[in-house]
Amino acid sequence: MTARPPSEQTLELAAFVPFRLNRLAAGVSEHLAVVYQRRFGLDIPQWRVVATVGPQQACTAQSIAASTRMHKTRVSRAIAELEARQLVERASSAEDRREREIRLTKAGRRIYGELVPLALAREAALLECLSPEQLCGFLGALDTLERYLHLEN
Amino acid sequence: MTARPPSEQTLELAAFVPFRLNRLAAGVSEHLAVVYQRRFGLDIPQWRVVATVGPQQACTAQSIAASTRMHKTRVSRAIAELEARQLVERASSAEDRREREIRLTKAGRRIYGELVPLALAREAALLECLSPEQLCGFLGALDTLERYLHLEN
DNA sequence: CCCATACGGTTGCGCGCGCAACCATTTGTG
DNA sequence: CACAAATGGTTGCGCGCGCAACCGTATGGG
Repeated sequence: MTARPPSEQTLELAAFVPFRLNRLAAGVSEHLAVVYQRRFGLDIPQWRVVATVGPQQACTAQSIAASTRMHKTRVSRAIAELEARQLVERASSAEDRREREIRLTKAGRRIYGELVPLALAREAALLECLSPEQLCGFLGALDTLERYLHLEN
Repeated sequence: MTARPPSEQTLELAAFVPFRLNRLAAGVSEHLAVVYQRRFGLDIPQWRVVATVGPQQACTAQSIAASTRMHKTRVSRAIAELEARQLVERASSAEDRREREIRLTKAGRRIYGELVPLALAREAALLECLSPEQLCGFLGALDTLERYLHLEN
């Protein structure tokens, strides 16, 4: 009983939220890339690993995979690269010798210490252009959508 | 004159907006994939091409690239695939024979007619879980951030 | 105690993407 | 009018990713 047949419906990609989200996420990533890529030679997976290991004393590959929602192979390769550059080190866990405990090296901690403030500043600059109501609604919407899609870590 | 050295700052990836945006965009894409992928065998670039050509009578590869912000090679390959499946057709433009005018075939228009309502419904379902204030702030923030990052089509 | 199963992690492979180079055509300039 | 430069579009190549298969270790059931 709709007035118009479905074929008359149209879709403007530029107004379609899923598309806009993809584009925005790519834009924000690019906006952020200068701090970890151009400056420290890290790509996104490597930066995520460093950011995840950073606050902790040690963690395993799969705990990183779980909290970053990256595929375990992507995590594995990022760690291997970081180890080759001596930014992290791996040691077999004593209680479960399948696991390998991952820690930042001294050089890794130095990069982490430099990188985090820059990344946070870049995030803050981004959010500063929003009005308080926009910011509030935006962050709330992020929460709600993450729960709706079961993305919470 | 900060009280704490920068190395004490820490970063929780799960609370870091650029990361959350990437994750959310991926989640929304996956949530949407069922309608164009599983049902019609289109991937994202192909779906974007169809969605862009759909409302128009004809358009060129680079106008698609501009409005979708996809790389021109990605557009080129998506179109080639769609042509092989006879969902679009190409004809050399009369006034500029470098250009190729792209149109949906009858089959392409049929898929477009089926696909658009499903995609819009899926988008609506997603946004329905937001409160009115969240929705308003979210959409406003999208606008603002797009302008800030110069992403508007 | 043994063996099947599960689990942490790595690796070979195929695929899709972006870069750069390329072809064909058009436009601008002397 | 000719030729250089720019433009629309396609293609060869290298790279990073996910899938599936794999290795080594741990665990549970007979």
